[in-house]
Amino acid sequence: MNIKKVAEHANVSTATVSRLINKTSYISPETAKKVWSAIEELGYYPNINARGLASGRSLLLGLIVSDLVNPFFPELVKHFEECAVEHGYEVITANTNYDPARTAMRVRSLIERRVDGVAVMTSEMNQTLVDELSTRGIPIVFFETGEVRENSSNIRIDYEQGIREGIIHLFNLGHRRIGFITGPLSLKSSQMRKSAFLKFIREQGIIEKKELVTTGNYMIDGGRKAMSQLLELKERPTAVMTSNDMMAMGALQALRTYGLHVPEDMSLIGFDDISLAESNDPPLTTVILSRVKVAESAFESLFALINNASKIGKEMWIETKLIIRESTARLIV
Amino acid sequence: MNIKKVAEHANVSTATVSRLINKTSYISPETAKKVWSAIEELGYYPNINARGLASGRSLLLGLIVSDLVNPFFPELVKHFEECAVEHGYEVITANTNYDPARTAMRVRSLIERRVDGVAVMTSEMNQTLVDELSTRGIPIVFFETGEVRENSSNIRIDYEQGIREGIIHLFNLGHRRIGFITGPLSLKSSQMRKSAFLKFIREQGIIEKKELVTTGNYMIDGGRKAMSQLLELKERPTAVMTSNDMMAMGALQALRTYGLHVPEDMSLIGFDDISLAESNDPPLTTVILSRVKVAESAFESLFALINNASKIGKEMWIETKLIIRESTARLIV
DNA sequence: TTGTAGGCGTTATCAT
DNA sequence: ATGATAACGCCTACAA
Repeated sequence: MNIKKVAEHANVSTATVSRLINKTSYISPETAKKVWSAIEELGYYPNINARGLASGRSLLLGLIVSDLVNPFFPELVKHFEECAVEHGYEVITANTNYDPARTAMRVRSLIERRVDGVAVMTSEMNQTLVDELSTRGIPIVFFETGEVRENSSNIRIDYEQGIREGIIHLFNLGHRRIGFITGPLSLKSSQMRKSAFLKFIREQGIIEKKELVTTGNYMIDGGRKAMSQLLELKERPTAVMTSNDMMAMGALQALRTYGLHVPEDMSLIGFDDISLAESNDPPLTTVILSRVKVAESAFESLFALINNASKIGKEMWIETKLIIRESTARLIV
Repeated sequence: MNIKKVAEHANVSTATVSRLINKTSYISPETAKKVWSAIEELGYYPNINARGLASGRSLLLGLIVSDLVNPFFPELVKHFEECAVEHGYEVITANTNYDPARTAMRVRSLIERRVDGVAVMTSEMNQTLVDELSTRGIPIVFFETGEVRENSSNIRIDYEQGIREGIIHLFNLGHRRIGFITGPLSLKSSQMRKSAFLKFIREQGIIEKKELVTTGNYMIDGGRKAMSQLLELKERPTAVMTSNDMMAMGALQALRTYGLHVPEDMSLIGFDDISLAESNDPPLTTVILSRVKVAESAFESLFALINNASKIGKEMWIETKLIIRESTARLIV
């Protein structure tokens, strides 16, 4: 079944059918009707790949993520797909498993598919790969790790805002010994959260104590270990912020092991606001980093790069903000 | 950049280039070398969509899931993609959000992309949609909800095995009042788990008590509510099995609220073995339903349907089995 | 072993 | 308002 058969069936040319489907020029009501019913009768579905060949746009987008199983990503993928579909695009998700070789392979596939743009939501992209895309004029949007230039946009997270709110919240509750659990310090995002923490601790006039900042791995077990470490301190913190919710959940486990209750014995603030945060016990006070907004920004910037005359990318900031639930409480002295 | 330019650059015909790339016939070492270096120099990446047009196979697979954010799916998607990529396929994931209209739309898109096969890991597929695919000879593999026939395979889960093991495990630990939290009974998968539970309870000579079977929603809050209900019973169960791990996590919350400890005061068994089960506190005894195997079976059956002479599908059974961690213990009398 | 050329299903440019 | 037809990039008989 193809456009030609439809055309024959309706006694028109393929051009007419094409024009009708794509609303690319006026078609008289009578012929339109003829053609539509031919399409209906024959169960004709246009071949998008062929269309892409002819038109030069595949209506395909690549989405590169490092680990779909990390709760941060599914929501991102979901919303990115939603935006894409809404605008007639289809998305091919590439999971890199943090593996540069695999990443290279997947990027190559995306190029071979002639994707119209790619969202790089991972940091395993070396410059060579980026160049492969750039050379071919394929628009890219990065998450944190990119730069703004031709065919390249970048999404930035305003970590400071949410972390500042968190610290002020704790401060107002009377906490002065505040611990922090970072992510792997090899990641830029970990570093940024950590510096934000230190910055606002100082802003509140709290003296920074090295031992109160400990390192995790963005996973539950890392949070558990890091919190255990903090609990072994001679002077325990009375509140702890973590770099992501998964580690906060792990921290909670460590606290339970020590027979401590949240928020009575210790206040705890997460980061990300993954869906588990709300249904956690206790519901986690955390910093919202909206994946919906990240996904929307990513799509929209690609869409702009693809369709606008201006090929110059832009920088987009995503706000973060504190959401107070039940894992934080006034310090009892 | 296209095959023609490569051909010119290497002083050969496009046919030779094509044959070399696709290893579709012997090429003399000298020409091969010439062509490869031309490809290298020009940075040529074949256009897979054009290839699909010519060859009739898009090397594209559709994967339909109902909710990416449900922890069951990301792993499935991840492994399905892995299998696919390994065999030269690319996958388009379609998230239906449990919405039939959206499902219809996405299926249509997949057809327009001329996917070579589609894995339907959701139950929002009405017969019309299935027919649209069948009519076009597109192979399908279903998860639980399909039938075996031409171009259609089906994956079945052997719920009984794991649930039986769970019950025997509890029985051997001395438990006789065993509760069960089902999923929404509108879902076939919920019903099957429930009947398996009842069947093996009886097998152990335990008399079925209606009030010990309660209904949840496959989500954390549903597990919490269902467990609360069980805890309000005059005669509480001493052990509870849930239809999935998320509800087990919710159940755990309810137990904490009631000041009860797992496994000391109550044994708890989940289902699925999502990654959170292991890092749960306490690590959850649960029934493994391997998403890796589901993904592999789904891909392999599609691959077979696509490439084998026989177009007749098959039924594949996925085993389930108990994994004992720390949420179950001997009943203390 | 390699080349020629028609065809895959559309779109888009000229015509009419 | 519609039709003819040349691309689009590749594959694959058929020839040589």
